[in-house]
Amino acid sequence: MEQKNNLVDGAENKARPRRLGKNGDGTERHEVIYRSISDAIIEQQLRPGARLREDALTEVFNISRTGIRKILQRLALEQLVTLTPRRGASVTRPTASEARDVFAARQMVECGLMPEVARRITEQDVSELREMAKREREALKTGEQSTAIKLSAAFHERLAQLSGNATLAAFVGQLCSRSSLILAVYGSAGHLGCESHDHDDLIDYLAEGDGEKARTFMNHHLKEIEASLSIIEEEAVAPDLHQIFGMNS
Amino acid sequence: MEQKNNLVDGAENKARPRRLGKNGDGTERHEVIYRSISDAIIEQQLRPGARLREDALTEVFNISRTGIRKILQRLALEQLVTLTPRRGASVTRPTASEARDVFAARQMVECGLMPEVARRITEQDVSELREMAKREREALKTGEQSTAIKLSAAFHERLAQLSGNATLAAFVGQLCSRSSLILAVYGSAGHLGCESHDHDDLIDYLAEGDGEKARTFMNHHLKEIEASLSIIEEEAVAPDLHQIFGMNS
DNA sequence: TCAACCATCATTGTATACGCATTGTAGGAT
DNA sequence: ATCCTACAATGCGTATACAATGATGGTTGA
Repeated sequence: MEQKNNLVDGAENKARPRRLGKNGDGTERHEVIYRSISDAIIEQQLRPGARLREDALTEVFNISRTGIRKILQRLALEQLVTLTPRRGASVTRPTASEARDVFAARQMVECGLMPEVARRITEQDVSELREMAKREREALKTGEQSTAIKLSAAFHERLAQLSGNATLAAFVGQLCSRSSLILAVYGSAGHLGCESHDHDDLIDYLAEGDGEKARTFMNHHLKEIEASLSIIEEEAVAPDLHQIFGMNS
Repeated sequence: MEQKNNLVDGAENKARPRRLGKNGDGTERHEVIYRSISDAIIEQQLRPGARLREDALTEVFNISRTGIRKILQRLALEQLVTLTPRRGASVTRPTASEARDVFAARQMVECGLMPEVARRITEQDVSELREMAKREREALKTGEQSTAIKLSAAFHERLAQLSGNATLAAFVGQLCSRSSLILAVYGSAGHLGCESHDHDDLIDYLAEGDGEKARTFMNHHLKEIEASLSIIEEEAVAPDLHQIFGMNS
């Protein structure tokens, strides 16, 4: 967190008397900050359980608490951060059942989308996807784990967007973001999400227009990812005393 | 809406000079207000396009603008209200493509959930669902259209919850809420969402544990609803000038 | 020496004040 | 008479101030 603080302070110290330009870029500024935090979570620079104090974010991004709270609420609704009533915000630590739910949902939606994607995909889309897969492979090779995770999620989301159904695509995007958190909690160290060649194979099937093959491949793909995790209820934080000692509160 | 206003006023008028009791019930109060607005939208007491001025809501619910804005943001993320940058909040008017997306999503998710629901459903669940269906039929019979719409959405959401997948259930809940808006915009006057006996038939299949029959029935059920709509792009509000006249800004 | 209680601190929840943008209206000029 | 311009009002965006609560550490009494 410190390096960000320094970085931003250095960039922002150059005269900003007070009350910057209102709305002119306000919305975009919020969007940028939202993406910064969101990316940091997805890239696992902010691990699950990390506290996000409003004051700290305020001075890091040079914005008022009002704006930060707005952003944190959005992140909370997307289940990337957890807002506990008097304790502030922290990066969500998905429970085991949440993890299973997320992967079951991805199974249903992403697989179900493949036929439509195969039907609608264009040459241009194919080359774009290949480019994304290539960048992801490179990131994996050079050991940029954070980048690889983000690119993998982006690949799956882009795939869903090609179905033309914006609602389902947005839902898949959320599921992919949450998957990054799940990988951070339940994944083994060396092995991260998608195998490097899997995405390329999937693109081949889609380019051939074989929706059914793509669907079954996506099914195996997601099953493999989930199988590589050890989704066990590890009560590390907040040991749920009420649950352990049966005495109801 | 008036009775709600009186209710809240009546509860709060009892001596609270200013700055009411802070958090004691703050979160719950927000939840109550959120449900009030959400229900009013789902029941179509607030039609698509209706403006939701922050000041008005402030005095109706006797809460500060901060709280209202928080609630409006949540509703916006759930796509029930639209927040235009300087113009405030209004009830979302779904576009035709959004309507198609929502029903395609419901088709995929709700149908896909049926087998699991059939597997997990208990006697108690069955009787609860029958009770809900009965209340819905009664509301339809007595002409309480608003109530019937809300109960129908609640039925579909409860059904999804029985799958045990909280993530997908929440998603279905959002889709059902948005469906109410879609019915309001694209539905014909006399004919509202679900046929009265459809839900009862569906419960029968689930009680028998026949997930496949339930799935195909849900498929037909949703197809019928969508077919009863006239989803045509009627550009009434906000004609997207940039899109019409190609000149970029 | 240990435990319990009190005080202070840290951090969030809520409300309000201030400024700007947009819109509607009125007045004047052509 | 019509059109353009300027001003006023309405309403939202942002920041900040204040209140409350949970936490932590210190002090005192047994």
